[in-house]
Amino acid sequence: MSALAPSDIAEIEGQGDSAPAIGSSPDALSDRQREVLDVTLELLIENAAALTMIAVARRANCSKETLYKWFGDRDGLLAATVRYQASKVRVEPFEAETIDQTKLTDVLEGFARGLLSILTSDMSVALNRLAVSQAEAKSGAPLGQIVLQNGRFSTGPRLKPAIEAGMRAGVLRPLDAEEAFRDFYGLAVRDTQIRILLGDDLQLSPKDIEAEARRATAQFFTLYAASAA
Amino acid sequence: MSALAPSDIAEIEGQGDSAPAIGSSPDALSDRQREVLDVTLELLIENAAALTMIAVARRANCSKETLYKWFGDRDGLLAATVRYQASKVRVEPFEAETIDQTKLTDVLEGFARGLLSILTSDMSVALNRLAVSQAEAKSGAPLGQIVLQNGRFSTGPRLKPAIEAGMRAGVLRPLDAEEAFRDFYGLAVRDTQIRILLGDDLQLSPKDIEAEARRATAQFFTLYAASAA
DNA sequence: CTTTTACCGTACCCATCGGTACGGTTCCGT
DNA sequence: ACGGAACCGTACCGATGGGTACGGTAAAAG
Repeated sequence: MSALAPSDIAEIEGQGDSAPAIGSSPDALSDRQREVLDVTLELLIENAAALTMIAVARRANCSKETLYKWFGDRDGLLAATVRYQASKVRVEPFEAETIDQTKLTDVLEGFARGLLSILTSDMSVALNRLAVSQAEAKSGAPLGQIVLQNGRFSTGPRLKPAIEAGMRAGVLRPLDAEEAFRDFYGLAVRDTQIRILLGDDLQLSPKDIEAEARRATAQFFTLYAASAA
Repeated sequence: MSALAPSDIAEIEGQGDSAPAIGSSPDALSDRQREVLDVTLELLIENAAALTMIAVARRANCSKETLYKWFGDRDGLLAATVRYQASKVRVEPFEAETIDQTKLTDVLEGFARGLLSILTSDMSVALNRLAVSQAEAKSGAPLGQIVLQNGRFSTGPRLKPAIEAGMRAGVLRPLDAEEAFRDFYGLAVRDTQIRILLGDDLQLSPKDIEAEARRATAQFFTLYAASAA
């Protein structure tokens, strides 16, 4: 079975035992496999430099051979780990319904809060460091895209409908939702994420995050509130 | 030759013998040493994963032994490289003098332009990737701090005097210069840097950068212009 | 009961790379 | 001219870690 294509986990799934053969689902991980990926995340957060195949195997009480069988190679394990973590953070999109100034404020503040909470978490920092350091390699699986999906693109589409609803409701002036979203991102995150990634010991308490979220939201309204009213 | 007049940190530790005095801060680079560091930067930009001691030695036509003698170990070489590049980007601080709306606009736009140009450059991306990936290691030389110094702290202190001058001149409303600076940073950079670091193929033409700088500056004035009078 | 399958644990192979040693060469001071 | 310092090039060493092979075991399949 050594003929498998490394770093392409899609087809390895075929040989899974207990994993139900769900054809359409992109990932079909067994409980045991999820267990391994949790261990990988654990090690990654503890010390990414010590994240070696043997280390994963030891802590997960599995063999390296199984690791290679399931995930192809090291990059495959990493990609599966990142994707697995991303799959755990799925959120439901925003439902338009009634929107007004107060409601939109709540949505924006909640979004900024969630974003800052995620980006400052150990998990996010570890995953982003990993993805950044592997971003230039020509590996077939761009971890960076997955991380972006998780940290930005998965939250962006959730927020943009709210912005557009606010615009239609006359709360916000006409705008480009994508640009407005990026502005809000900048107002909320500023240099926080890059500083943390670079090792700056900048930590935000929940109270700080709350304050940042409020400030960013207020500033966003200053930029984009319907001027007429 | 011409030693660039490093008046700041000029004391040389005499002639270090065979003993590799690690750490310290022997910042007195010979031309040859600078040559080696330029090669290191070159390799770093080309392919950070292939940045090995032997690769540096080969392209620089020097011996590994010399590398170790000069820089102690691999981390020493990396730290020296990052510090060397940072030293090349020194800029003169802002001189207050007369300030008005137009002048401040120019300063802000110029700052945003420079910031975006740097952060999207191959050099900055390579150095930031390196620093991020090493940020968690307990290495004595935190590359991240040096990179931050270069990308933010060295430009921040340059901008803050201008902001404060604008505030005193009544162009801007009273504000906290540090917070205002971080806001401006967020407005200018938004998610651009992290997306590039994560491998997103987002490239800004000079025209794009110019537009981004104008937009960020206009937004900054919207947030911080002296309201009425 | 036997066979198969999946898996664990361990040993093993091999390439790479950090770091060191050494011989040879150039250059500088004396 | 002589000696030494600095340095180049190469060879070498040891550790690490990705990837493979194999024997043993438990449980399901037949």
